[in-house]
Amino acid sequence: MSCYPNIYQVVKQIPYGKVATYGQVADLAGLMGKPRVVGYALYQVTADSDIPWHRVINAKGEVSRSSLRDGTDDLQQLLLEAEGIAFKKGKVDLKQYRWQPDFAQIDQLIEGHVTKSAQN
DNA sequence: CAGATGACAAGAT
DNA sequence: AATCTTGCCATCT
Repeated sequence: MSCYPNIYQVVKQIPYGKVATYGQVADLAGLMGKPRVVGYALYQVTADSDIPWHRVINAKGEVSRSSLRDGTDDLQQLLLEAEGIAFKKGKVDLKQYRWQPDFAQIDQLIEGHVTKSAQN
């Protein structure tokens, strides 16, 4: 059934008016370097969920337009614009809108499962 | 079981 | 800057 609780937990942490990339979500969910899994995980939620799936975009700052989504890609952009996120030529300024989680948020997400090799 | 697909990302051209 | 190529890995056929 392909449940990815970690991914959903991470996406739920994205605040209103902010966005995160698939790679970023994958990284926080413990799926380092596996952003495609995030895409599959989000493909299952789409609607009737408490998950702000629309706040997850690709690294190019653009909503992934795909023919498989029944137009939910357009809905995604509309939802983001409704949250005050401006689309510049169909792209979002990640420097301005990218979610920067606090250490407390990260700690809440990992809950002591990561290697915690705090290099910084 | 093997090959193809994909809501991605980073590097090369 | 835009497009192509490769890597990644769960799901589909």
